[in-house]
Amino acid sequence: MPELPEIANRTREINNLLVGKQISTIDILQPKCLNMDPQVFQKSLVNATILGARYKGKWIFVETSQGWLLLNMGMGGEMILTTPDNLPEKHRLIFHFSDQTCLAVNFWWFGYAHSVAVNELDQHEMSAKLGPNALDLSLLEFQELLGNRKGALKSFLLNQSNIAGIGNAYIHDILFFAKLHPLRSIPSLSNEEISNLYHGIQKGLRMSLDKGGAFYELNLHGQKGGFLMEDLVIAYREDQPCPECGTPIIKIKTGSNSSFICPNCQPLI
DNA sequence: TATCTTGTTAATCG
DNA sequence: ACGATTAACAAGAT
Repeated sequence: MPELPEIANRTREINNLLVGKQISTIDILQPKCLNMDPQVFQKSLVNATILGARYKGKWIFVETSQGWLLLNMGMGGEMILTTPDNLPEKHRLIFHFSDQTCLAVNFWWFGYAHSVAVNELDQHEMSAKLGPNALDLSLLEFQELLGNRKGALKSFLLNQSNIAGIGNAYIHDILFFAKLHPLRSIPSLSNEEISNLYHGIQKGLRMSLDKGGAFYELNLHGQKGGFLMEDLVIAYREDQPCPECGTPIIKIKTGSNSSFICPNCQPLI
């Protein structure tokens, strides 16, 4: 569940479906996603009761009676609430609950499940340095965030220590909504462009947030998100006409990743 | 076989 | 100190 819309939905589902459940055992099929020895991980969370969840950027913070379980789904994956006799084929971790249900966690590629003691959350470096949630900023705060920054716009937005929750799937449409090229330098942005970008972030993330996240991710019931391929405006639509001007959408390299842009609506300079 | 990818860190260079 | 670039890491699809 890579980006903020999916993470926010999964967090809400955890609050609705998992609160009150007690972890009885944990199966660890992929020890490398942990931040400690598997036995220590198990000991830290077995018998814990789930109290609630919140998120920051792409990290889900599950609060338990014995400390925090921090989840980052990396480049994609599922968390399915099911039973041990009905497990999905692929899974890396299984949290078994005392009510005979279980949460099966799968990472398509990389992902993290970290155990952090109650009072040591600020010592978890990967989450402690995250910037503010992309949807929790005011326009003024966003303007201040961009204040003295240099460099390219896209890499700034993808850097989670600046602003948390935007990834390389939603950013294509976000930048299109704002009519900004991904390689625009931050100091070159006018106040109006910064305002357009702020509203582009809100629009780009909220559309999917309100629909339960992207179609390529599953919720805790194993159902796909309601934000569909056709809801994407220009992302992954190479060679198709721009909905604003008809110019064919192009795919370009931006550093180590790719960007889909309308070369007419999002000029560089 | 080679390349791509919804993430993040570390290393390196300027 | 900061920004840009690349490689690396548990995979799977094309």
